Amino acid sequence: MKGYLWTGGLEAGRGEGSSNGRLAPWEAIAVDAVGNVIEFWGFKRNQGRVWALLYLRGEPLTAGEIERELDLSKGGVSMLLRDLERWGVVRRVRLPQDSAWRYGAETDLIRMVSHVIEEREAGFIERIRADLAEARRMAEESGNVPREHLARLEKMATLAEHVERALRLFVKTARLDVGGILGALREDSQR
Amino acid sequence: MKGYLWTGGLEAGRGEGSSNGRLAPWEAIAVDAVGNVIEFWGFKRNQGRVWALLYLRGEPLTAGEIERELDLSKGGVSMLLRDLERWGVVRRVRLPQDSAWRYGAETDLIRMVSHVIEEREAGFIERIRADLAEARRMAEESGNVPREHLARLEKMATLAEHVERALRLFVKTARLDVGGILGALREDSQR
DNA sequence: GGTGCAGTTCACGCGGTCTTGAACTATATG
DNA sequence: CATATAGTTCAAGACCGCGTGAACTGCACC
Repeated sequence: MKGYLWTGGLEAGRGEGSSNGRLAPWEAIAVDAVGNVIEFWGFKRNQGRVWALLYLRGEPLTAGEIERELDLSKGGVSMLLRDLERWGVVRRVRLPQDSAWRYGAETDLIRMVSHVIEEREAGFIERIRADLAEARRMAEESGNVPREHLARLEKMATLAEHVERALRLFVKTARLDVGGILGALREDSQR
Repeated sequence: MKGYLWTGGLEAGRGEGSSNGRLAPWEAIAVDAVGNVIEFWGFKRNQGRVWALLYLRGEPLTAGEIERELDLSKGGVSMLLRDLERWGVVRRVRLPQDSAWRYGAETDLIRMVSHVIEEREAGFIERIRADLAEARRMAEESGNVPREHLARLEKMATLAEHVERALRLFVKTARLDVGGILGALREDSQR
């Protein structure tokens, strides 16, 4: 099911699912490794795989190529690319001689991660806070809530705030921290 | 489905799913809020809910009580408690007069998060690294891989390392950072 | 030993997410 | 304008994880 597959050889059987591109075994491994990380971070595995492929190849590929290399469906590739593009980690380019779009990897993966994490976080932690505030309001209004219970509720809210702060900080430092490497990633895409 | 429910009133209908404990509405909200965060962080929603309930109540509850308050199944509660206990965020105590175990909230939720994140991370990033190393080895062995491709692969590995480092750092600082609040959380459970 | 309750384990079902595949739109080419 | 190819959208289905509920274990008390 994975898509690890043979290294050389021509098409073995012509069963429909099988004939994929010629992803080298080492590419398959690297691509999947990235897929795993990315999935771990709450994205779709295949978003990571697509990006990794584009990055490793260095040059822009067409949707069709991606489809074959990673053995994904047309529709799937379309959606994945749209996501990646929206997040700014993949750029769509039109080669003059070619009639189809091509997609190239942008190097700041971090942008994607921080971007989306921030976003999710914003909408999310915000809601949590609202909920906790609401709970507090209700508890206070209802009157018959023991004081220490209330106190604990408040502390919970405080905790949430601190965690939030820590998270923001993390995203920020991570961005800076990794900034250097990004430079490294980038430098040869130009050469 | 959620479990928000009525505030007063006796049992409305005796339909099987319905009769739960008397979770106050504000408790329900707070509990769910925690559940959401925790879920967001990659744990199970109900793990967060259980912990929150125990924390808010201040005193240890029995599994049966938890079951009723949060409207969960016996088996579910058992498993959830086991997880929480293993992570050190819930403590099992036996009151002398009581025949059943009771479960109390430990205040360092952070311990749970950092602990488990570290753990997951350890097993996880470790594997990623291994995979990338493997890919690199294969690529080098196979010989016919363009040099820049190899270079990109290496940079990817570097990136992974840095991200890993950033994560570790985050966990560490978060722990310190929140340490203060933990003190706050703790202080009244003693009084 | 028997009864009853607390707690554990696990196969199954439900719900949600991701992917597929086909219908559809858009764009180029003869 | 007809045809082919690239790209998008979406309903249906595959897949996966969680919680349930029932069978089971363990323990206490009679």
